[in-house]
Amino acid sequence: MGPGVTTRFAPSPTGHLHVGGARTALYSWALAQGGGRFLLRIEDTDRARSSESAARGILEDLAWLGIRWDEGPAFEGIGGDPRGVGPFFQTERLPIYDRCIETLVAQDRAYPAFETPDELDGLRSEAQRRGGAFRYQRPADWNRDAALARMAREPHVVRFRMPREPVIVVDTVLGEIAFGEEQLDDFVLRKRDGVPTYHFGVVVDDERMGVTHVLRGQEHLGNTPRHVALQRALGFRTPVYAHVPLILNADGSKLSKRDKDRAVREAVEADASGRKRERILGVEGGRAWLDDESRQLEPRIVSELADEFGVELPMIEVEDFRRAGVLPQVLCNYLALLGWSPGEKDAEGRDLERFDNAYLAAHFTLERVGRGNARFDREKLLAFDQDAIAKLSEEEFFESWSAWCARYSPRMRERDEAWRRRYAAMVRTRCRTLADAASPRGPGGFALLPDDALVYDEAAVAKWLRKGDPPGRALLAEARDALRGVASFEPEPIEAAVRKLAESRGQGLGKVAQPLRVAATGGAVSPPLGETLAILGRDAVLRRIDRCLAECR
RNA sequence: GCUCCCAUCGUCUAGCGGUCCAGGACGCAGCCCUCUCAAGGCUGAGACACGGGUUCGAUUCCCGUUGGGAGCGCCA
Repeated sequence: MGPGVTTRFAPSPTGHLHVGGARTALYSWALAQGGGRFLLRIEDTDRARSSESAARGILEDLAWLGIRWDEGPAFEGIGGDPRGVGPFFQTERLPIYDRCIETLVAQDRAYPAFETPDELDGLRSEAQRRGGAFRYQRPADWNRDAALARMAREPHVVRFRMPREPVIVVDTVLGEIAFGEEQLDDFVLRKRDGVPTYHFGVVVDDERMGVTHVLRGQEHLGNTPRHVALQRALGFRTPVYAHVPLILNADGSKLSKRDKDRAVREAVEADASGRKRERILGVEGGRAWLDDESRQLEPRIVSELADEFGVELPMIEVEDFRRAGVLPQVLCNYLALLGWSPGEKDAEGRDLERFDNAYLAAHFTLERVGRGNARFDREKLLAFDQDAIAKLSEEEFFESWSAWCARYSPRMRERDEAWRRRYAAMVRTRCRTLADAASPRGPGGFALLPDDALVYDEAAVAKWLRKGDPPGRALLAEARDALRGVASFEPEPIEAAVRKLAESRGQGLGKVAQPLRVAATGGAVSPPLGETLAILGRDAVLRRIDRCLAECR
């Protein structure tokens, strides 16, 4: 789109950025490219759950994804307030909201209400018992002057006097949606603590910040008529709305941060030995967590335990993907595809799917946003990531990988750089993620383990060392001598030596290579033999062969 | 329970009345290549939820059913 367009992303800082939010941010950003403005606002009106560190984390996540905001909190050269529409934290804008409230109350379009949260809870559960939804009823014995007098001295909320008329929401992706007056009640604008509710904050801020297009998840659709009614009461414009479909788990359930906690709980319950249960008791809040299914552990503790238990946590926050070593441009690409498609063919005549943020910025339109919810398919994401990694140059890969290691695998950085470069070159085309390139379970894991920590795969040993005529063991012993004599222990000469040995014995190359591979790596799978052995170095290879000959009989 | 949204291969999607015995991607299966793996090449299986309309003609439009999802807070 571009000129004249102002979009925004307005997360609440209660944790890391969720992938659904990341996608909304990405779309909003893309829509504003080409002359528009993308701004970032932090909706920290839930004072109990918001935190500054979470806000910072979100800025960091966005920056990592390559989503830069033109206006908003300053972060590493991103953001700022060129038009003076800030501040961008809602809790710093309280006087602005209060002025609007005053106007609304003066016009009797809003009024103070004095029910306590407990009273409302009671009414709500009663309504539920009767099988209906709770709807706030204006007090029957309403006296405006009395209420305003009470307002000055008693705790209260301010509610919006919802006009008794239906509201039609015009949505760019969903069309026109009518909401009857019976489903709209007098919602709260300002909470007891003096902070605006989400509804009030967005409406006021979007107006003051000049937002023209609001993109948000479909779960907000039902809120929109309230916002529209409020805009009318306040004399504001109504922005263009676009409610984008939700991102769901592979099983079709809502992608929720809770799922991580749940995964750990399932592991604990499935553990017959009771050892995991035992472990939980030693953790902060563990006892209560075990007793109460609705409780959640601290995210940090959940990650730690998952690591210990070998539980694979669902990936739902941007940070999860970063930790897993997914490239940011790939995550953006995949996320963009979940709910939007370019509708264009690539050079081979196939539907275009691989693109970068620059392409998205140039081609994104709301018209091509889908309407159905999408399930997150991590296999496809990882396939994209593997491709992207393979397309990186050796140098680019080394840079990305090194940066990843600095953050998530500092021990890898302790190794000599020349060795790391060689290792990176060896594993690159075999990695789905950057993490694979640092994992003992990854394609080069054999080189990360001490010689005596190798575990021999029984099936591989049986097939490649015991069987054959002559048996693999015998060829392995001969290969050992051949390798000892290789002048320069580099891939080419190593392979030449092995090939020569195989030929002289009238055997296929595999008959010698596989026993060597098993001896050097513990299994039947590894990068090409020359590289595999060269990275270990001659001494380690000979040691491993000796150990293998001794142990695998 | 009420309200709203949605519905093409297992998953993400293309398709905006005839171009569709429905195309692509991921995954899956087979073959080729090959010292194993990865990559690559080739091939294959695999979907318009169902029932009514509208129309000369429906995957495409309308209605209903079924299924899925979201919302119903002094959370956002």
